[in-house]
Amino acid sequence: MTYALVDCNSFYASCERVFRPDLKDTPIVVLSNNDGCVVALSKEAKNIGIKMCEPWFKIKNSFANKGGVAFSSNYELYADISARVMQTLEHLAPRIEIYSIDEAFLDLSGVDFCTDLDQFGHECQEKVKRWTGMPVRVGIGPTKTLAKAASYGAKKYTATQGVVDLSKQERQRKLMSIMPVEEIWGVGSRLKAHLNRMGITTALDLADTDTKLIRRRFSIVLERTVMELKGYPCIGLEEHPSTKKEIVVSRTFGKKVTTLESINEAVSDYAARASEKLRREKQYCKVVSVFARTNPFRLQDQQYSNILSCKLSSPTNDTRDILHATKMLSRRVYKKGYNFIKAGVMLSDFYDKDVYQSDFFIPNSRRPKSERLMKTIDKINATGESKITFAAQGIKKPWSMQRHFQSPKYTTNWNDLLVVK
DNA sequence: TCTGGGGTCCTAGGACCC
DNA sequence: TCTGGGGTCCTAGGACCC
Repeated sequence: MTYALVDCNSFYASCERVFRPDLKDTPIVVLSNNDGCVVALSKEAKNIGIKMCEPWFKIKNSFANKGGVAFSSNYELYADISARVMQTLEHLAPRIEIYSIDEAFLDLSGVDFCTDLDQFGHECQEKVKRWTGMPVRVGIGPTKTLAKAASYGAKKYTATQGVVDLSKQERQRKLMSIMPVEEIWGVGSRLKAHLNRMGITTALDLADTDTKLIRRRFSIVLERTVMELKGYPCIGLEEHPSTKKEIVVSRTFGKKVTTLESINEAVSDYAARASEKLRREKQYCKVVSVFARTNPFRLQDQQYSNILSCKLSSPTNDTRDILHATKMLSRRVYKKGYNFIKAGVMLSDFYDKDVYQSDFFIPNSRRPKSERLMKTIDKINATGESKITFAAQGIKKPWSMQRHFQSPKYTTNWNDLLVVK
């Protein structure tokens, strides 16, 4: 097998730059919802010492002084540019797996016979840049885990110019010997600590560990990772995304919330969004959950966190049914006297249309009407902002998040179209 | 003053069944 | 005095990913 991982460089920050070429050498950060913390940063921002996940309020003054520019997240823009990048990649390989908003695996079987892989990587970079404006790096290897490692090398060492080919074993070993074990795909902080205690600190140490020992001490997941590092593919390409198993909509509030009314309103709003997502997946859910919690960073506050679920009598994707459930749950999750900072709705236990045991006591005749109503609402709302909402979702939404530095939706809203003078 | 959001998979243990 | 064995399903919690 030969896989390539194509990974966008500082994806969100680069998206902002596509429409702002004037920011070519400027440090850029993109902030999480509520302008809470840094979720993406350009190379220039990294160079002036900004770190991923840093709270915005701690750095905003010094960042501005150094000439940096911050953006609130603009997911409409990022999703659209992502789709363009993925479409471009589909021209380059027969099979691709869209792994995340900014990454895709390419199956290079066949391609590797006729082209020099390093050259292929550079052509790939050039094409994506020309067609979408997005800078990418390319990591190539015989397994997905090694392709990921190659991508790490391409990011870390500028001499590679963003392309690393790990087809040859000696190149794999050379890179792994200088690669910390926690940089491996599938090794997080907990596993790092455990492995370090066993004297395994580099990727190469892990690659040379006996798989049976790993299976015994850890799980089949890490065993697969080790096999992949040794060059045996265990993780295949998944071209067709499997249907979701759960849908979560949750947000940190723009300011603290104390009343049941506000919690109810926010939870209803999330429930309506979650129902929309569920219908987009063409699924019906049977389990609805609601959670809420206080702010763990406010040490002076009494802390509280709770999640409650309920099972519906038959699967649904009708917003009204889901609102009914979440309303009941949020009343029980809410507790007086606490400062809430976040709440959320989770939908799970999904069924396909018509593939479920219907409830004997509830007539199915309601179904067609419900389908038509939801379809109509979705159709109207699809044109942009939510034009039809349920009263429970609230009007003013004082609890909703803050986004002070959002860029225009250049590609998804006519009013935001870029004007060239 | 101010710290994100949305997912997946695996495992262990308990409930329950025959 | 003596108290089985094997299986499935569900759930909570832990780990990881971007």
